[in-house]
Amino acid sequence: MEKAAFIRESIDFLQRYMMKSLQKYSEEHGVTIPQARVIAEVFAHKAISIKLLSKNLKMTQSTVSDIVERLTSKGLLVKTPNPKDKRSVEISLSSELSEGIDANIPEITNQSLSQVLNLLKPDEQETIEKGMQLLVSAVKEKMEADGMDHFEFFDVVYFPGKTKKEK
Amino acid sequence: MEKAAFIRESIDFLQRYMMKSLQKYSEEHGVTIPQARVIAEVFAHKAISIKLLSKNLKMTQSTVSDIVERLTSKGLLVKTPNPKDKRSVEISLSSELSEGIDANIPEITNQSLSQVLNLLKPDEQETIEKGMQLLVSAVKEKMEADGMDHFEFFDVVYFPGKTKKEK
DNA sequence: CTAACATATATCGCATACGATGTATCGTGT
DNA sequence: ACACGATACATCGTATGCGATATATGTTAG
Repeated sequence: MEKAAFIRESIDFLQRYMMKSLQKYSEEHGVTIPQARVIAEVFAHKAISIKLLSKNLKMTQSTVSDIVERLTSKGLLVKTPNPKDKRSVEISLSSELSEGIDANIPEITNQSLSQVLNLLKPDEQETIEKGMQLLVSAVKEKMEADGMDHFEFFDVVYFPGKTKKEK
Repeated sequence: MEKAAFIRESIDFLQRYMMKSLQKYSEEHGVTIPQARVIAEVFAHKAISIKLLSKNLKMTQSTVSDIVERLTSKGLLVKTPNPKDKRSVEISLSSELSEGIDANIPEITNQSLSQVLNLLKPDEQETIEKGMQLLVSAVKEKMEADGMDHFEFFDVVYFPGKTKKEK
């Protein structure tokens, strides 16, 4: 149990660190973390629907809708009705934003963690990656055993594991 | 960078899994996750101040104050003015709640993760723990280098690391 | 074509979450 | 006693975050 507590707290800690790192960057641009995530995702797709944003960012559609609403009212995003499907809207960057935007935004999230890894020796990085893989696959196994399979609230795409489900 | 992306997503995934696990238990008792965390902490201390709750749960004082307020209005917690310090209030479980409460609440948080670890072989558990330690200490190192040291937004007490700061 | 169903958003209500600020109290120094 | 800073909370404003529901539009069965 001691071990589990350590791992749980470590995950909490790491999560908070990543949030703080993102926040640092976000605040410099006058937006919040979720707003930055939305902007980055829109940037990566040029034009994208609320639905897809919701799926990619693992947030509910209503949450994304609210955030996009605030960003459009701030003039950072633009909503264009989709001619193909009038229920849908195309979210894109506003002209001002797309001008002055940093081209490597999508990588901001990983940047700080990448720098952290570079502090370590290759075999240490290996250990971390292996440990992560073991833990993630064990959790997935547990989820299946508990019938949480259909949650699909997150896909760690980089690790095949035993996930065989499609959608 | 590929490696960093995998680790970031893994941490996200693990965090979400722990949340879901806690949520499962919490919802059965008609409270939310943060409420359950507050109740568990109050239970563990019998009587505790807002300040200490805030520190232990890593939430701001205002957030804790709000949650305690909702729980007291639901009759689950009781606020008693502290005679020693009239600025402070003692938070304790209501009589009804302290009767029917599950005695091992404090362990709920770690329970599911503990079960996950038991799916693995001892040497695999070792790898996970080592990887976690390496990553956490590397992050701490990075934080010091970046001057985020004074954040102290979380202490992973189980791992000494190189942290030398107090308070 | 129309009814039934499905889909994409928007909106509402509620619960975090946090910074800023106000209030009461405590401690300390004068 | 008094002033002043520190402390413990409460409250307010704003921003997520999500479930439930409403609305408009697409799709399909008959």
